[in-house]
Amino acid sequence: MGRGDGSGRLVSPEGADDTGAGILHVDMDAFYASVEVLDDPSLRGKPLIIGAPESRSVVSSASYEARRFGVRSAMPVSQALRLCPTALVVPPRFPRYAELSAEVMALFRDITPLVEPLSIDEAFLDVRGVRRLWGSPGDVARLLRTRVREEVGLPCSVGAAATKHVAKMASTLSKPDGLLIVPEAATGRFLAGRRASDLWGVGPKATDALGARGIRTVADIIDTPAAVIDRVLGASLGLRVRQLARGIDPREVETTRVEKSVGHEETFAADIDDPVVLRVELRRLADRVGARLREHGWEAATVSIKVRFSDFGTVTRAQTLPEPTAVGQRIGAAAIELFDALERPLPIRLIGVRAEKLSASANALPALWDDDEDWRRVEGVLDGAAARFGRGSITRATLLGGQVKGPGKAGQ
DNA sequence: TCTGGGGTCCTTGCCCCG
DNA sequence: TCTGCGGGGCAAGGACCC
Repeated sequence: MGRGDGSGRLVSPEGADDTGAGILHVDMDAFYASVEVLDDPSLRGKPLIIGAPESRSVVSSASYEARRFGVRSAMPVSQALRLCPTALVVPPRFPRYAELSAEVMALFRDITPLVEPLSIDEAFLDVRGVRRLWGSPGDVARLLRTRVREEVGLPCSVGAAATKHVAKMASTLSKPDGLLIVPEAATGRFLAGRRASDLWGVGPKATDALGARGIRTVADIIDTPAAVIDRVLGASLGLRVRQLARGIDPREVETTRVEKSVGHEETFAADIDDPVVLRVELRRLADRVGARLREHGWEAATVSIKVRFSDFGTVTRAQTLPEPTAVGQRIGAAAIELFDALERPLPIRLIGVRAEKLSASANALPALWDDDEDWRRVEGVLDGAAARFGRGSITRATLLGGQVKGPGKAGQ
């Protein structure tokens, strides 16, 4: 989600050269705020802050009217309200955002099958193969913006370029509600004028480290010996940044993505040091993680916890399990073991549980349901089936006793 | 001023093993 | 048997992204 206020916006004129710009990056404008305006038109034109009303929450999204006051995503809501006291704070409705995101992604897939969702509100599209159907990349980009606005009712910005990285930079510059096309031959010129911090992977720390050596623009990166960049950023990031600065980005649009971990964490309204309360919280988070794993038919080999103390110091601890699991109770037990072994000098402000090293569940049924209510529901369904088909009652014991084999993948 | 929650990736250090 | 060394696996922390 873009964090700028739209000043310095760059857009391409109608009929601009789009030669070789077959990768599109589509980014919804102030997505959560735009959805709230869509559902409640009386909010249009007002400064909106999407964020929980709790004291410790941060801004998830802000309308452009609020951004003009300096409000940015990830800023504490309290600070945002000092900058823009007239702003309306709207609690986020994530299921609604997910619903509209699915609509937008389906629309993209109607244009090309080569869609890579990057987050809830943005995606890469490879439109090199749809020229005969929809026209050149510029035509496709314009069509797409029109359709998103007319069929979903939301504004979006599009960058078109020869690579994912440049397309993403272009969409950011075109915000809000714009289209910026960077033809392949203009890539070098386009990049040279950008700041080093505009490059993917160059965050505040890397920007400071580069700035301390006088490296502030993409052109500076190109002019600096590779060894210097690598010393500042490390070999891996250094190589990536040097390539991106030269417009080299061989990444294709990937339509499939493999998740590597799932987790949940929670910041408390007030710091907590009661271990009993914290263990209950860990179990609750572990149950949610287990449910997510089972939903997708996954198991995790490693459980990790994250603890943030009142001074914001954060530690993580991880444990590899004897065998992979999707059972909330086992994840919870491992999390509590890690928690109990942890030295805790201060009250705790945040606690989190994460399941890592995921694989497809090989052991579906016993791993599927770990609370009695789920089992009663399953037994009820199976009993109904047995009554209809004339077989004996099937119980949890029958299932766990191996008389009914798991299908090999949870959720089937 | 006071810092969410969901993730990924990289670096570093340690331990084990051959 | 001891030591040195390199590689792999794992854990922890941090930077970054949306």
